[in-house]
Amino acid sequence: MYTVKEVAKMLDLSEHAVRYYTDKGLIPSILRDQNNNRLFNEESVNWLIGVKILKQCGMSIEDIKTYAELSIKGDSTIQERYEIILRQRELALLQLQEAKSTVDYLEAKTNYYLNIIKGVIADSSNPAKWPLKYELNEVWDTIGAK
Amino acid sequence: MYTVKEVAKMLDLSEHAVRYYTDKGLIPSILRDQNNNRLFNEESVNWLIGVKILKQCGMSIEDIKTYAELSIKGDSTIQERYEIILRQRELALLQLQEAKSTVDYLEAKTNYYLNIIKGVIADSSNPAKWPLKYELNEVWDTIGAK
DNA sequence: TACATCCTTCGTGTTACACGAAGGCAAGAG
DNA sequence: CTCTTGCCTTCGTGTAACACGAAGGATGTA
Repeated sequence: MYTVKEVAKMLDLSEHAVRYYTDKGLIPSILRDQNNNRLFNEESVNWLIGVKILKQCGMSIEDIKTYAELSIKGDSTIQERYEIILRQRELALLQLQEAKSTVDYLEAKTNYYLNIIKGVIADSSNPAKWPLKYELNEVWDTIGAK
Repeated sequence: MYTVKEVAKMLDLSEHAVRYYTDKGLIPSILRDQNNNRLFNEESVNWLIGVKILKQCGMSIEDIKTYAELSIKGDSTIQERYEIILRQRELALLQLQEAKSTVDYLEAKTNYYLNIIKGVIADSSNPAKWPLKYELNEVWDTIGAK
C-alpha cells in the first residue's frame, strides 16, 4: 500500500498529477484509508503506469478514461480498444514526421547562424530592417518549402 | 495590404490565432486602417510566417517574442539568437526520440491486439479483473522497459 | 503541549488559443 | 433612405492538464 507521495516518486509523476488522475476516475481501484487519504495497492499502481504510458503516447485524459472503461468491461471490447490504439498510432506517426521536419529546420538554422558567426556570409546587407525576412529568405525558403 | 481573414487563409492559421499573435506583439510592423482594422503588408506577412514556423518548432509565444525582439535589434544579437535556436534544437531532438518510442510502443500494442483478435492468444485467463495489468505484462514489460 | 509533517479539498493561475456576444462601419438591395 | 449582409473590432469566458498555494485535519515526536 502506497501513499500519493510514494507512487509519485516511484513513477516519476508529480503529486498533483497523481491526485488529478485519481479525481478524474482514471484509477478505478484506488482505495482510501480512515482519514480519506488515497492508498495505492499493486493494481492501482499498474493502472497508474498504464495511464502514464498512454499519456506519453499523446492520448488525452478523456480518451484514456474511455480506454480504461473499455478495458474494465473485458474481452468484448477488444475490437473497440484496438481501433482506438490504431487511431492513436496514426497520430503518433504524424507527430513523428513533424518532429523530423522540425529537427531538420532547426539544424539548418543553426548552420545558418554558424555561417554568419564564422563570417562566411560577410555581407548581411540590411538585416536590421528585415530581420525575419532575411532569415526566411536564407533558410526557410530552402527547408520550410518541404 | 491584407486583412486578418486574408492572411489567415494565406498562411492556414485561424483568424483567432492571427489576432492573438498581433495582440501579443509578435508582429511589430502591423498597421491599422482608419477603422482600427489590422492591415498586413509584406513585411508583416513575413513576420507572421516566421512566427508560424517557430511555433511549429515548439517554441512558446514568449520565447518567440524574445527571439523577434532580438532580431529587430540587429546583428549584435546574432550570438544570442544562435543559442536560443541551439537550445530549441536540443528540445526538438528529445521530442523526436519520444515520438519514436511512442510509435514503437503503439505498433507493438496494435500487434498485441491483432494477435488476440486472430485468436493466437486463446487463453486470456482473467482479463476482466486485471485488464490494464494484463496488457502491461504482455506488452509494456517488453517495450516500455526501453 | 507544541511543532512538524503528512495528507486533504478548494480555488485560482497558466498557455495558446476557441468561441460567442455586442457593436461599429461600409456597400448593395429594395 | 433604410435594411440587410458581411466584415471587422473588443471583451469576456471556456478549454486541457495540470501547478501552486491556502486552510485545515490527523499523526508522530520532543
